[in-house]
Amino acid sequence: METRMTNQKLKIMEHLQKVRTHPTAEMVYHIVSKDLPAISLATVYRNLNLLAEQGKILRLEINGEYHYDGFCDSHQHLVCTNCGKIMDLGQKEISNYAMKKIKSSDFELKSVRIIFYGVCKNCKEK
Amino acid sequence: METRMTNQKLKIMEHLQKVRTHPTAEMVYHIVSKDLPAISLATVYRNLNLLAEQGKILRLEINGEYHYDGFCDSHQHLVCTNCGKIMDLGQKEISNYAMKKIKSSDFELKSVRIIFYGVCKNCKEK
DNA sequence: ATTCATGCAAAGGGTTTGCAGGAAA
DNA sequence: TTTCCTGCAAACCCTTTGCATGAAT
Repeated sequence: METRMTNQKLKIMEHLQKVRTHPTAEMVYHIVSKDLPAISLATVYRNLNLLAEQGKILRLEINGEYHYDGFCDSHQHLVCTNCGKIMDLGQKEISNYAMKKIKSSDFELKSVRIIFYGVCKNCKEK
Repeated sequence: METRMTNQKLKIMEHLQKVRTHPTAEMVYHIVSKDLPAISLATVYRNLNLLAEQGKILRLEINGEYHYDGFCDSHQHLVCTNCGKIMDLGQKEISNYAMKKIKSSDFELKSVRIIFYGVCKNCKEK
């Protein structure tokens, strides 16, 4: 299930591995366009989906759109319900605990997604 | 933040409290239409959003669309990556553990959402 | 009587897809 | 050379919105 390497895919991958934000396809497109002015948004979408299927990046469903995350190690997300900001949380024990608890024979467990909702520091101060 | 009671809102609420599935707006519309043939999809959306804002139902983002859940007590979801089926999981300890672990002063924590991904029994057998 | 919710239809926004040309293997 | 990927534009789908009517308080 390996796919052909292209400049577009490479730049997209590199960008996601560089930042610790959780950009949408549009945001990735905007950034990668600086290096590859001719790239199209459709290509960005196709590559993001491809990479996600291959398990090389994560695709998160937050605030009604997809956000992509270049880091696949076990972590969680914090989402501000006021400004929409997404932050990382590195508490492996939480995910581990959850995964261990679910030992159902009826369900072949693959992964967990844990999202915390609340109000971020910035929004709280206002 | 109470809103006016209408027949439409009532039937939507009642339906969600009756089933343990996680219908989309479209599905709710389809069911509620049997009782209220004149109801519109827009009304269903408006009421579902209203109820979710008021904390009376949950709005889940799964498989690229919103699913609604009439049960707000602490629970988790299982999602089959093959057929898209959503199931409930009632392991309060998992959510409790997660919430307890996050005691950040920088973030005013409100809730957790925990989703397990994998392959359901039905899909596994094929 | 006033305010708010509804139905309808149209618009919106994010994501996917068909196709012909072009790049990777 | 063959296969796969790309760019472009159009299509898609879910969700939201504006407006005039009708229902709830």
